[in-house]
Amino acid sequence: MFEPIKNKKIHQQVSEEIQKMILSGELKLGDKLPAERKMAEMLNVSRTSIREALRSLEIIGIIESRQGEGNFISENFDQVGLEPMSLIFTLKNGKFKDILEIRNILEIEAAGLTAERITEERKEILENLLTDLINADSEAERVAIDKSIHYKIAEYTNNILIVTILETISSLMIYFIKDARLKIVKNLKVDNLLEDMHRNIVKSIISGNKEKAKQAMKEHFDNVYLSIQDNEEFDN
Amino acid sequence: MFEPIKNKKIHQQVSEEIQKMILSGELKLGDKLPAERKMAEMLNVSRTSIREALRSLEIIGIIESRQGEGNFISENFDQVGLEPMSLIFTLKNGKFKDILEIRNILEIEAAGLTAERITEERKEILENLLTDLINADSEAERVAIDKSIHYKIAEYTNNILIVTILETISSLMIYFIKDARLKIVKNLKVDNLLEDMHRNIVKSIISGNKEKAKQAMKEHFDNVYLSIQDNEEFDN
DNA sequence: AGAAAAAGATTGGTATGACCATCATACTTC
DNA sequence: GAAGTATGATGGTCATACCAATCTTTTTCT
Repeated sequence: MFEPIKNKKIHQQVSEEIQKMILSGELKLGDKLPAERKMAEMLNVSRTSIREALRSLEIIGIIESRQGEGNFISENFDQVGLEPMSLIFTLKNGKFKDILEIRNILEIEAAGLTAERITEERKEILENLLTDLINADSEAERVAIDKSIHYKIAEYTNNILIVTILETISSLMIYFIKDARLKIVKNLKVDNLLEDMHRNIVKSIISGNKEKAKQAMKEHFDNVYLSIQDNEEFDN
Repeated sequence: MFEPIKNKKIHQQVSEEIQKMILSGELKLGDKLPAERKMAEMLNVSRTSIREALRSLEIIGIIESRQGEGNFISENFDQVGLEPMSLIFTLKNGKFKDILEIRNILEIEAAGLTAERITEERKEILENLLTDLINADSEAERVAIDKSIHYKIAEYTNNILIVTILETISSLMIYFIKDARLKIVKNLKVDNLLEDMHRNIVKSIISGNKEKAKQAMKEHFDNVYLSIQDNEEFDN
């Protein structure tokens, strides 16, 4: 049969060209790209097309444009993907429940994986965070530490996809419910549930017991779920 | 303290304006946006800025530009998010193992959720797919049906996030290992493992037994994992 | 000599205007 | 009525100009 005639737009081709250089390793984190005028000359296209390509790469977080300096490959991407996700989520009528559901799944599994792969050095870091949490004297602080603990657990799975996806989902949650984390932490403050639960999680991860770690994380989320059940704001 | 002075770029503001209209429901799937020249006039900015905003929304899959027709809110998004993911994955030195790991997690949980939520109508669809798989007489066909089954299971969780993320991850897998699915299917062809496993999965989902469904899916992936273990191509 | 200030060069950000390519529509023409 | 044709709308690309922020070099002052 005939092959479909390709009619790719210039800016798209330019974008792909840059992506290729990234995928091939030619461009690395933090690298500076050639100046726009230079690139336009090199690829023999207008600066307009170069810029349209850069814009598309910018919004997905791959590059950063700094006026007067240049275009750079981003160093920081933990929160990449939020923009598209939140829009798609809205357009497809996603429910808040969906966010919680997948977050629970991933956090529970992450706890299990981290328990299997934990190192001495990392055990110490987690324990320090736990101590900080117990000694925290403001809710803002507790929220920050709570977030750190969960982030570290995800990071210690050694699976970059889990980290990226969980970050995206967390951002998505915040996007839909402002200060969601703070509200949850407030509710759990009663009876020191927050501290107890996290002590449980950290201890079981440190013990290296996968199933115990998953169970502890599950219980934590069960509590979270109970604590927000009555809050109409989370209803969606 | 002083508030940070906002210095947002025009194209970014335009992009946000459009996003707002989407989030507020003013723009819906398939809707046509005003013409670029018209929007430029309305927002009192140059067409350049409008276009840069549109480009960024286009690459993340939110809108579609059709020359001679106009710009539209996309109808189809299942594969959205791949572009950014694959680049980030590469830049962060992600391993192929990471892809399999999170895919297994999500597919297994998806099977469980679907088992809980299955309806009569959907049972029939799954059973038909199973029959098709058994009667398929080419590997290309088997690959396609295999893919359909997994997609349907994800879809039937009723959780749009699970669908979107699994689609992204699957695409990511294909991106790194061309014809990954075909190679896996080929290996499983021996002893009719593919059919047996899928029969197991579908049957247990239809029975509504969550744990059985998860177990069946887990066994399937254990087999997949075994079948590719010796293949150096999947090493990283 | 050293620091501060000024000037110049580089680079991204925005605006215009022009022209091309594609598609939808209305209008002949037969 | 059907086919072909012109017209207009719309996105795609380009060239140029100028603004704004940053970096680099030079000058100036103490």
